[in-house]
Amino acid sequence: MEDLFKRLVSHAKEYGFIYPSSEIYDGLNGVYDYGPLGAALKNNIKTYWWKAMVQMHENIVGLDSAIFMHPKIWKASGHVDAFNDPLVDNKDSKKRYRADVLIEGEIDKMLAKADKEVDKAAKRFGETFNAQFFRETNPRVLEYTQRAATTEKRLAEAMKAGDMADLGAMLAELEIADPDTGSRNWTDVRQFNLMFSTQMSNIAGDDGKLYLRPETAQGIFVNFLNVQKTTRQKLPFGIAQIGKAFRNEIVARQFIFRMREFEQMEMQFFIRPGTEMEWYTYWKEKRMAWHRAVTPAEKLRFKDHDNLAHYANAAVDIQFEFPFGFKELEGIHSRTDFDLSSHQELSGKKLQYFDPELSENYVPYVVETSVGCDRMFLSVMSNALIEEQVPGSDEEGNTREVLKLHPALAPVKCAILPLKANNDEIVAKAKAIYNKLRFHFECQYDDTASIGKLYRRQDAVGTPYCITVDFDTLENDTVTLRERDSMQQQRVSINELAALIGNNVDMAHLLAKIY
RNA sequence: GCGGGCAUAGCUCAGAUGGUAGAGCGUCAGCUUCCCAAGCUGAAAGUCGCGAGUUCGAAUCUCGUUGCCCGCUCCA
Repeated sequence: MEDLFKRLVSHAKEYGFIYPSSEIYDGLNGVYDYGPLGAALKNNIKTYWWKAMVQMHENIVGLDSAIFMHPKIWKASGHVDAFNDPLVDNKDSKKRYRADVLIEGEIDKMLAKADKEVDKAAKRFGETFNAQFFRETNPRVLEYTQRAATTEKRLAEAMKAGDMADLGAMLAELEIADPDTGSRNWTDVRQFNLMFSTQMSNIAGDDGKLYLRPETAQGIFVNFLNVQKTTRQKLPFGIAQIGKAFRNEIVARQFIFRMREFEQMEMQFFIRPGTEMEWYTYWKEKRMAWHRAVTPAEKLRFKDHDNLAHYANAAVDIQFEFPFGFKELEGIHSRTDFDLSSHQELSGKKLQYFDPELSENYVPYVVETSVGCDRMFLSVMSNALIEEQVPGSDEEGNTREVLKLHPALAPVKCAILPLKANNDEIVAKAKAIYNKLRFHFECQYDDTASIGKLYRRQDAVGTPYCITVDFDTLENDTVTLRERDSMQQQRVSINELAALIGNNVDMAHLLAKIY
């Protein structure tokens, strides 16, 4: 398993699918570049998704919103508050905590001590006890409550100012220990924010602060009314978008599986409230069918979320069995009206739909499907890379590396190869065929090695078809057409090539499996 | 972020005890070859991740740093 992963990473680099970013400067942690073949494969994946979602649904339309958005959007979406954590590690237990949570816990302890004093006094004084008076006058209780109040105030100020040093100082002064082990050996408190920020204009200060979007979804939500009105869509309808998103993950790991810069393929489906489970089920099935059209069913599974995010009332992942285990590939969420309502509130603009059937206005509910494009790329690659005994050969050790990509996703559809590179007529004929076929799909011409080696090269990058031009071609205008996986050949007339290959590499077959 | 491991040619890796680098595959040029790698001749390619230090001398020893892998943690 691990071995496959290692092979995949080096294969991806060796054949120009994926390179480590900034490699000549020692790399950049968790960032990768797509090489020529990688870019082609990724584009094909995006096309497959776009066609399945937009082209195949008359009620789904596309969008390409900007990465920069008004900072209030991330306030409304909950990202500013939910992902702005002061983190601290305990050096002994190796456990990580939120510093504010630890301090709040300490405040609770102080208040609990005060309550205990009050309880003790109540028992002592019996029915004549005036609890409020006791709280206001008893020195011990006052000490506890005042300390709690001071701490709370200081915590609030430090959090507001983002003063990590003071949070650290508080941990020390209050002698707060690791709840698990009692150790007080803390690292510095560090602010962790999921979102990258940058500056718009050359004016410094908070006013120009912008975030790089941590999800593409919000670009869809804030354009909901624009799109609905300009496309005359009626509910239910969807908006699809492919684009980069950025998350400052604590650790970026596992090759392109978790990157800080990544690409999402998202669709938000707007529906009448109360119909969300129906659509949630619909999209669950549709999205799984999309995956199964290119990936064996046994490598895919659903995984329900145990903990729902702040915006969702149902959520499921489609997981793929990566070389390092079953991991999330796509998420399907019932997002309720959380986002639209939140934007409506913060922007003061109505984000409602008039339902002619019900004769009423409402904020639509949303079901989201969101695939990681890079994860899809990784799943497709790890599923395709195979080292096998050459079919039809029983010679020991005669193996080949072959990328069994679906023909519709393969970066190169067809290679045109002359059987003999030193025969001018054959070479000229092969080049003529190449020049003809390149109008129809991605082709490569190669005559720099023996025919067997040329086949292997194409196998390694997943080219589904190889055309070989031989002496018979010069006589009767036919060539051999070799299929990658079976390595079987058939004699085909040159005139038929474009249609025959084109038909097999077309996305129509894939789409037909889903719809 | 912590702990462990690793870093030598495009890829996979050799290079006890310090004496300034090799192989296989791949690539390129030519020969050969009428359908599936490993035939012949030749060639290019590495400041041994980077930076300090020890030493007459460091791929090799020490420290630091960066990147990758694994575990923990984290993961709208």
